[in-house]
Amino acid sequence: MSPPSLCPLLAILSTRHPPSAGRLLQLHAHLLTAGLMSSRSPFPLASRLVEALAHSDDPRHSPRPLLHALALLASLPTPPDSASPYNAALRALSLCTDRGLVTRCLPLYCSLLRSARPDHLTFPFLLKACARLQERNYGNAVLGNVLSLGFHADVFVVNAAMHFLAVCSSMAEARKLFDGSHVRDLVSWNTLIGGYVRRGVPREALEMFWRMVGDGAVTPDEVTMIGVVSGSAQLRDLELGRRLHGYVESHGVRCTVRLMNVVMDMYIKCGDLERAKSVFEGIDKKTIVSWTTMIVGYAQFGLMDDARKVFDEMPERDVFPWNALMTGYVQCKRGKEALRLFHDMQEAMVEPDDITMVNLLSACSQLGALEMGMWVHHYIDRRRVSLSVMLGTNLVDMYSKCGNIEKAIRVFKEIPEKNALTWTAMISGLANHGHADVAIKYFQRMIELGLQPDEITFIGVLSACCHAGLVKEGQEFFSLMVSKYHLERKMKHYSCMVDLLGRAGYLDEAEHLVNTMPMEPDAVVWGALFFACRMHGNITLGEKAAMKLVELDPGDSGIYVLLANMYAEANMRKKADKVRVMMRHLGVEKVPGCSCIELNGVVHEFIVKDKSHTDIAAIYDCLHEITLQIEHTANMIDTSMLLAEPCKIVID
DNA sequence: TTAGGGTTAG
Repeated sequence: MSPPSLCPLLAILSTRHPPSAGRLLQLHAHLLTAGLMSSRSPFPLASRLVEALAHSDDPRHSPRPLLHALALLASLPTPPDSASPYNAALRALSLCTDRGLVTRCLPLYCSLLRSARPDHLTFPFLLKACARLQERNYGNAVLGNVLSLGFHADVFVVNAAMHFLAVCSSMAEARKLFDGSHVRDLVSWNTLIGGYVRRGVPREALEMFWRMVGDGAVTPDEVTMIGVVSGSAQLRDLELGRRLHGYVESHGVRCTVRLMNVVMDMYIKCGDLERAKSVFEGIDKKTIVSWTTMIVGYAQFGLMDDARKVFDEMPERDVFPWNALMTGYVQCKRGKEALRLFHDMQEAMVEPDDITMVNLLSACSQLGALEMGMWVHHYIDRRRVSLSVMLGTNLVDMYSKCGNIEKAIRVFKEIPEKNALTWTAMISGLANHGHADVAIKYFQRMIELGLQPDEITFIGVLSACCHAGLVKEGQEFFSLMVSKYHLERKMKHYSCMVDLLGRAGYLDEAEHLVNTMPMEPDAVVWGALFFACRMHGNITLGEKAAMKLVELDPGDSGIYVLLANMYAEANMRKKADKVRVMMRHLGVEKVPGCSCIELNGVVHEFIVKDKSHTDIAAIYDCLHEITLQIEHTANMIDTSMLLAEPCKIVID
């Protein structure tokens, strides 16, 4: 076939309106049969076929034509001497959601360098891929090529380079490029503003925005506004967020769904649910993101019934709204509903992801649902080669909270890359199981490894000291967290210390701490002090603590009961009776105690004197039997055993 | 051809 006769075919293979992938594959098969793909002469045809295939379908949804294009490109007897087919493939690969496909950009660029010269289209695609893959070294080498080939004045290349630096290197590097560049457009500003927001430095982003507005060379568009409105949400600055929303409306910025979703998210984060709702209602064509954002909004305000209603009204759902609703249930401590939602999710054939698993494990921890937690563990094991640090941490926490500390330790040791959160979960687990010495050793090991403890790590360490009565060590940690680790002491740290000092009988020191702490003590702090007073028979201080507790929550029956018990223990019958009369007089009712147990994956709840369970007779028979056995065992037990460690745990 | 939104552990 002579070159002129190829023209009609070349015209068909347009990248703007390519034929369907099926037709292109058919055409390729015909050309192969006709022997037109083996010689050097039809090279433009092969190149155009690659380009058309790479443009034919959206590679995020159907990567097959792209894979075919790559195979075709690799099979050509003589590689193309033009960058175009490579660019087409790089463009499509850089769009893919599958990381494995994006990675293929790197060897493809090497092939390009062997046979052709990169052009102004090559670098934006390639740098985008490097940014997505976090390929810092490779990207830096590419930037070297940009300079040596003289593309540093191309605004598309410079913007892509800025984006790469913002993602993989530092904002300082990206900013240096921006400041030193003679070619700037709207995308340059947006790249920088978006970079600052992504890096969590919204103030810099806003400074750039006001400079951009003042500069006047470019006009902010919806992408700019997405950046700055997200920035105001990060700052939790409602006034600023409203001002930016006002700017959008007064300056005719296109109110795209994406922008409106961000505006909603800003109002939610800044605590204005009503405005978020009104923005949501104003969106014409709501996307799954709009619906999900509204679910998150209601959930954050604890309005789970409204969140559920939005979820039920959604016309279509992906994994995000399922996870958002499940997160809401978990955060509102409604673990049972989170588990129920997971069953619905399975029935709806929605593939759960890591976040679903994280939520499930948190729900299991709340409910003490060990069997379900183990099922989740098996599920994770089946689907993964290695355990991610986030899931691993959650598993450690779940096993600890569901009572199996040995298993928690085994999982901890299996996590290939542990972070400070993983160590904290392990330390807290050990502390709560009474293994104070081991918890402290784990803390020391964590520090040796160079990990930075935070406020929650210290809650774990202090509660370890508290459980073991290690007053001196506890005081040292309490002081160290400020002097060495520059952490702020929160309410929980003070309640731990009051508990530690009080239990050990240092009531004066505990009271002094309560009186001098920098925030108003909460019920947990006063409760710890009250408990210590009752334990050590300090009625005067106990009364003071109890009064504070009543002040903080007059409707809580628990404290009246405990106060009456304290008087009774101190043989102060009259005062005990007075408290009970006061309870009746004030109309305080004792809230019935509730406990739950998981059996064959079903969580059963029991309330005091509740007889509604179908197997209640058998349950009470069993309970009676257990009580008898405990009494019998208690009479037989050697008290020295109580002092022994329940199980021996060592660090490797 | 470059920039941009929703779920995430202790």
